[in-house]
Amino acid sequence: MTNMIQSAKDQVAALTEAAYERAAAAGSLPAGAEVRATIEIPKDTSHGDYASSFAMAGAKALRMAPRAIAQTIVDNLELEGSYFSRVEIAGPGFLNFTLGPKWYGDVLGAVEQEGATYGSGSGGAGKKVMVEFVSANPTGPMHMGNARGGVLGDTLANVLARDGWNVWKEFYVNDAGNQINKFARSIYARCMQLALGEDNYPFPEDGYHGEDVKELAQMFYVKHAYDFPGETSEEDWFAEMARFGLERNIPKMKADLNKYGIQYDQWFLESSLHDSGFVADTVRLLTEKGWTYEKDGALWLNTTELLKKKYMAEGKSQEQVDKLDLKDDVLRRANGFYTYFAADIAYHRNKFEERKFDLVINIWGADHHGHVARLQAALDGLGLDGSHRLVIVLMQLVNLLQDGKPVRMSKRTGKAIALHDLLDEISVDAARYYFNNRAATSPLDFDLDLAVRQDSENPVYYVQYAHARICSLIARLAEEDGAAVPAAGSVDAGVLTAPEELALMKSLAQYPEELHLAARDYDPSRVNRYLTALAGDFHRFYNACRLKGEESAVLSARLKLADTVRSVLANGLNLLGVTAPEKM
RNA sequence: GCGGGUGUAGCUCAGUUGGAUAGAGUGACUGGCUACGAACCAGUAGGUCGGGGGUUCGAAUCCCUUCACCCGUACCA
Repeated sequence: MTNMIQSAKDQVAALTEAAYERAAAAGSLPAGAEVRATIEIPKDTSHGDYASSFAMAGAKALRMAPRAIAQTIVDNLELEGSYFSRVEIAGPGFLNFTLGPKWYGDVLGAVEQEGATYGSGSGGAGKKVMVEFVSANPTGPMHMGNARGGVLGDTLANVLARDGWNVWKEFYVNDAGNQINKFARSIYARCMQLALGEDNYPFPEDGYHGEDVKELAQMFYVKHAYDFPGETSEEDWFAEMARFGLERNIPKMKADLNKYGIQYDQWFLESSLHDSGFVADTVRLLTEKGWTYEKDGALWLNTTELLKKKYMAEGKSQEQVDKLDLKDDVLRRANGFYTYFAADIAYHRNKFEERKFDLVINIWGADHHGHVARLQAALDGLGLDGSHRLVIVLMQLVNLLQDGKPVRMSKRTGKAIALHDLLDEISVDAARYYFNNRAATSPLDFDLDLAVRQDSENPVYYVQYAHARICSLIARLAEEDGAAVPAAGSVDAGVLTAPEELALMKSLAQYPEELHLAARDYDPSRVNRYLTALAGDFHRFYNACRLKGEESAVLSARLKLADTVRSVLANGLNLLGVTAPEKM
């Protein structure tokens, strides 16, 4: 749980504060002032490693010029035994601290000691979080958007677990409702076409046009060649066909995701909520609380009021709220069936109330964003505080490009590029890295022609190459020079003085901070950027500093440094579900 | 209309609680292996951070306003 960046920042704050107290006691600065200084890492290393804004931030309270305050602080600083070797005043009054060997040595020691768990944090404090992702309709193969969502959810789950959350991964199977009905009707229509000839039976306009449905129908038709359609009613065929299709599609989805490196803790069936009466019970509960009304034979949720309440609680003014174009939602249709929305409310009630999750994170396509606030508000109405405990990560859609032109994706027209087709073209490593390479809020262009190329275009190779290079380097030094990677305690970090070496060690120290931010912001793409930067720092070090033939203290320290980088690269790639090859 | 997302180098994107001269990859151009893996590195060029106003010591970042593109606004899921 060591975070050397935080340790250094804390120490800057403590040293500065102590210097101020000393100066105040000596009468060189007014006593009793509360100065809220920020401590940051300057972009330009000539400004030191950490900069405190104490002098500028305290100018008003201390009634002195920032530079004069800075000078007094410096005069009273005691760096002996600290992580820092030097402090300078610069610009408008920044206090620039420069790190010394003690800190660098501790970085190498921390990675050695924590190994595969290096970077762990306590942001989650052991609380239960569910990440629900992909949850694609089981009516057909998964497409590129699901591929992105899968990587995002799985990687986020890994990152959260590393930051101290107790993580549960779930796939919500929409095996009930209208889409399934459409699905069954589509299979039925294809079967009828097989029986009567394609032109003699109409295919429903809003049906699933894909080849996979034709294949299912073919299989079903062969199996029932002697009794289809027979005397059995359409409705009964629908039920049987839906079951037939789902029994084949769901295992296929599991297999595809498995190939992709994704395993869930649970596949939760929407139908179970209907069968157990939990949907009906949830709607009854909302009615009891006075949030529903009947109109045109349907039962409606007063979403308008719930949303207004939610927005006012979030600080919007009455005027702003009145301007919004809010609408109510149907929970139970006039035909007696519950809507998807009703089931979704019940499902989330189940997550919080039955299964006691502290936090629920759903990965949704951005086209569902209109649903976010209403679901949260409905949960608020049940007293479950959905506004704070349900987090929806909206993922912008994947634009599929071919020859630089967009390809329209739609499951109904059957033109989607399926996940399993994608994995026939590119490696799991490349796919997982590619889809996690951008924040969820950014649209992602997926160029088929580019992705298929297995050359260094893909940044995953840059990172993997660094790892392979280090493995090879260590093996070679062991074989030819009998040099083994030393323990951190026996390394003199003071001999590592090249800018490339210092930059590399600082990057290593940055890892726990990056993981924490990735977890805090639900943005696992940070890990990609970090690893790319770390690999770059290593490649620069490798070009600037030799190991072979150097005197033993230097060789030993550099070998340890390289091995430490190897460890962190493997650690990060593992979080991404990407392999860390020793050779490539 | 209303709501959400996005506007930063030719292209794809970073930019942390507001900090010092706005970064990286890629493309273009120029260099670097008889030395530990050249799937690598170094250098050059490329910017009114969509526009305008405001807040302050200081704004790509916060507030207001405006423009452009994408998405949503179902008794679909």
